[in-house]
Amino acid sequence: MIRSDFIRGHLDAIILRLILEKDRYGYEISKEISSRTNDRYQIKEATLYAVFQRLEKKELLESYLGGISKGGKRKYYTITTLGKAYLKESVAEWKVTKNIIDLFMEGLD
Amino acid sequence: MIRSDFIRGHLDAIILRLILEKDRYGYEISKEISSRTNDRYQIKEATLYAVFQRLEKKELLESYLGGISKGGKRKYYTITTLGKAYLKESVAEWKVTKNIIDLFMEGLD
DNA sequence: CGGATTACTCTGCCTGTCAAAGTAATTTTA
DNA sequence: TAAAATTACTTTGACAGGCAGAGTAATCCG
Repeated sequence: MIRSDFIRGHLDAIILRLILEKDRYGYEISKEISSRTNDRYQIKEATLYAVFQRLEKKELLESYLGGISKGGKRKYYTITTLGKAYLKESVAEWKVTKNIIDLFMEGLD
Repeated sequence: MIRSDFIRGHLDAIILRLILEKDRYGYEISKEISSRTNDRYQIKEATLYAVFQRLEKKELLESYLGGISKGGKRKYYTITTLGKAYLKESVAEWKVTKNIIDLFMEGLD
């Protein structure tokens, strides 16, 4: 498990990206992150739902209630136009960030 | 200027890396970061001195008072053996983190 | 002398993450 | 069929890192 401070700041983009692929609900996203990272990172529930609240308030996401399959009622999220723009910007920022951090992390072997 | 949340978690390693190169004092590090990043990132003074306190408490750094050249007395920092080990570990973690975030940031063009 | 620059410190705030606990429904299992 | 496991979401309160802002001090330059 990597430290969450390393992911901090990128979580919004990660969630948005998964929802860009298709509408998703919280629990699904949580499992999806774990599986895609081979359990090297797991988002905590409290964190995930805090992200939803933040993104919905910023109008980057919208939600609707979906069916019940097993367990509680699912709340699905869909990305807005604003959310797509934000995600695009985040990806660009990530590239810059990577280069900056690499400046200091390289040449140490 | 990139968002500081993107650097969060990596700041300790960045500072340690600069001090690994040679003993340095706060103001110098601040300027060095700005110049190496072409002002794409500037550490805030309050942040920098908080990092020093944290790293010294963890015994990753040690300090000694140096001469006065211009302005206040300089406090130099030197990296400890523990600090070197921590830095090495941080670099390895950074590589993992990069791959994980890339998982979600790629394939969007 | 006085402003600009160098250099460090402290206080209090904001934000993001998380542990912990709770609610509720459905499926599995014994 | 009752209990246990799983799915699914919510809330509260705490903590840590980063930062604005203000302050202290010494030195250099005009």
